[in-house]
Amino acid sequence: MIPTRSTSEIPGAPLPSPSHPIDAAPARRPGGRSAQVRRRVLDAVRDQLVEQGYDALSVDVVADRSGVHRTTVYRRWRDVGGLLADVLAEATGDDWSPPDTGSLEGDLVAVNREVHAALTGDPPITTALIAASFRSEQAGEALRLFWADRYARCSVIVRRAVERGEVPARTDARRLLVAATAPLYHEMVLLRTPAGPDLVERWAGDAATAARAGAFAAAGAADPMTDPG
Amino acid sequence: MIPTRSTSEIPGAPLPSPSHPIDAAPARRPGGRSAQVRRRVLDAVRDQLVEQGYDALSVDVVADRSGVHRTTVYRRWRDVGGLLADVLAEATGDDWSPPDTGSLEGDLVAVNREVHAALTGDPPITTALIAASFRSEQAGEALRLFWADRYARCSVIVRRAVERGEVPARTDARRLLVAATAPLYHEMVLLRTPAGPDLVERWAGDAATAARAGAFAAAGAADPMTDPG
DNA sequence: TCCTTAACGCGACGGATGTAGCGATAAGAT
DNA sequence: ATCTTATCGCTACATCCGTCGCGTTAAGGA
Repeated sequence: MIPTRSTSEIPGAPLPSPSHPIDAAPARRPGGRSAQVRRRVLDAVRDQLVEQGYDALSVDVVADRSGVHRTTVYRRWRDVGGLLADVLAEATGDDWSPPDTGSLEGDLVAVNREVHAALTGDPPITTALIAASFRSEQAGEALRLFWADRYARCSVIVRRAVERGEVPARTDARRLLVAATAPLYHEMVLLRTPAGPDLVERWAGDAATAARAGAFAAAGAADPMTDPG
Repeated sequence: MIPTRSTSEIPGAPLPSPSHPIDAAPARRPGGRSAQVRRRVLDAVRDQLVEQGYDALSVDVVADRSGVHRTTVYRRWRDVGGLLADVLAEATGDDWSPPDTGSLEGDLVAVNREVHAALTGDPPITTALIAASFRSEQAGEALRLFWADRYARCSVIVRRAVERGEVPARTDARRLLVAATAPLYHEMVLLRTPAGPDLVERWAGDAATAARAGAFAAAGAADPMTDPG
């Protein structure tokens, strides 16, 4: 779900708006040395995260690995959360698209499989980002945007299910998707229950059943009688 | 959901097992001065949390407030997470019991109202504990036990619903409860969507609808046809 | 080519965090 | 009352964290 590519690309990316001196400065120097610094630092963040994990991630370590000076990293990213936020911002703009298996339940299972993989992945990058989101405003906002984007892209799953007649026409896409995925996050991230892969299918199935019963119908049309199935 | 009483009670509580020297030492001095130190420290943690919030919580501040020396706090609780874990352990043993409104949906709404209140409460103690659970093994384990206890107590809600004939007999209590509450946690804690109080009733209603449709039936009996309603 | 200036490198600092060693105190047993 | 020892208080120390001020470098325009 969150790519971990460590390939050093050509710079060119815009600066992440330093945010402390909010002078609305138009970022006059987007290319060249600054971009090179950014690339080295973000690569160092990813590498460090992959090799040593979240606990070993600090501004100083990243500065050492990247060869960029401590103060520079502090100035541009403020803290670890800012670094992760920038890494995440890069990942948000990818070309991910939700699976298309031919059935609502199949799609939900596939999505949940990706969530499960992201949450059990080693090193635990996703968990690290969640943890960081509680400490850094920047990381929290970046993660919020990332998830909002993902759920928006997934709405096509529900649209297709409606077209197939699997669920009521007024089914709210976001509610259904949250119903399918939230329990997985809840169990694995907050409740920390030993979650076997069977949970993935169970919650997807429960959500599909609920949707067929008209549970997520918008407006006042929560009546299963309107179900065309 | 998590009491915040700051009343200085009589000591008597057992020591929180220092955990670093795991010599299986039988904690030979459970009463007296040590207990008094514990009481002063835990009260200081709660007071500090209520007055200044999580960001202003550190071992040094707690030590100052309580009048107990820095090193003593470090020795017995290791870090902030350990302190919060001990506070939480005290709260876990309370006499909370789930609401009984007379209907499944009413009970679920009432539970979700408590969750909502806990997550929006100021100061954000629950959020603080969640954040701490990512940093401290002790805090994480304490929170895990706390939630496991709460969900177990709530299973009576489903039992009553089954007896009333509201849901299939084989409905899995935990799955239903997680389906009702997880989306609320997900939206408010992870997704950070601006969550109005209407979400509370919506998710409870969706879960109730799903349960009536036989979504959470155990074993292979997930067929709505077996629904006695 | 020269000039302006944003961004970086550098050393130093003040404060917070966490640990070690050692003596003092009091709990609990005899 | 006396003894043993777990626990606490204290000082000192090492490290990490984040910031400040100033000199240097190089990007982009004239």
